[in-house]
Amino acid sequence: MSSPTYDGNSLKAELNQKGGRLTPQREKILTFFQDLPLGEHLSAEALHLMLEQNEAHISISTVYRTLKLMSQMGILRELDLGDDYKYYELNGPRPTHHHHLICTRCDKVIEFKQDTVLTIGTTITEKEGFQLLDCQLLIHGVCPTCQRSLT
Amino acid sequence: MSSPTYDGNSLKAELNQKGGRLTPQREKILTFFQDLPLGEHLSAEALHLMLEQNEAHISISTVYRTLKLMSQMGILRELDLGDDYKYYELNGPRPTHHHHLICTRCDKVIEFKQDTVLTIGTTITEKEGFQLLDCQLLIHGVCPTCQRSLT
DNA sequence: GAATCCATTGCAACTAATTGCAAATGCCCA
DNA sequence: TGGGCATTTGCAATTAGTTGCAATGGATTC
Repeated sequence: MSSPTYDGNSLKAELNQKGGRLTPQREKILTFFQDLPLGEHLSAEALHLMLEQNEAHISISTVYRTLKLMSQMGILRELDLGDDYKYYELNGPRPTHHHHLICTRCDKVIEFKQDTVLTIGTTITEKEGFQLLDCQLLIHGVCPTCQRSLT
Repeated sequence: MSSPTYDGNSLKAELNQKGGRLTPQREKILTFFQDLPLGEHLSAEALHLMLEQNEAHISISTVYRTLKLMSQMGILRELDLGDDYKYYELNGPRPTHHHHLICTRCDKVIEFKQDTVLTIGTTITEKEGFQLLDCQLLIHGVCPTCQRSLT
């Protein structure tokens, strides 16, 4: 399996391989993520709003469905960061691959890298015969500021 | 920090410490999780239904709020296992602490243990000055069965 | 043991996300 | 290059989960 490159052609190839179709909506959403600063994550609602502002009129249900689809394909990662929304970001290879530490009081998010995690993920998926799509370490805790304000 | 014991007294102590109250609803919900086989997880809706069957009438919003609260306290862990629901389970100490490998096609869940993960979590939280509540490695992939059915 | 205070409950209204279905359209093949 | 068909889209309706608010009732103090 070759490392994904996340350009439009790679998406097209992957979609076709799985019997999917490259629609303008999907192309626009992917391009949007590629133009985003590395590691930046977005909620479905926020993405929909930004697409509207860019004159790309895509219904909200298509946005939701596309984000789910691309997450299932391993192109995006779906993140549950503790607040009301789910967030999505490009699922980059090793150098950009990172994890999240979240304060359960104020929802502050700290990103960190830890290559060991991906190694563990690879070991487990190989052992179970899975094809690896994403591997995220999610740590919940109370940040220093919130600890202080709890007396 | 002493290791939590997850009995009613421990909850009471923790709630009082944080200005919370031990209500019959909270006590019943905690007891329910304690009586569950180790490692078994439950959705809010399923818990609500089972409580009803046990003659414990607790409104669904209280169930949701209690599960959130106990997750924020580190008594429960909140799991996003890929389907429509969030699941909750007792957040046990090392011997029972485990992680989840999920198939994004059929939502099959495989639990596995990996002590290294908790070590990494402890290191990161100490470095950032966080108080650790939960640490979960979430791996997404395609299971052998679903790989075969994709041609 | 009673009074007070403020966290919690239950209800109803709301928000985020999913789904069924008819219409539209990308892709394959001639 | 155009026809046929299965996939995808957008809409409307639905579901999971959250929140505001008035009423209730634990915990603390005396």
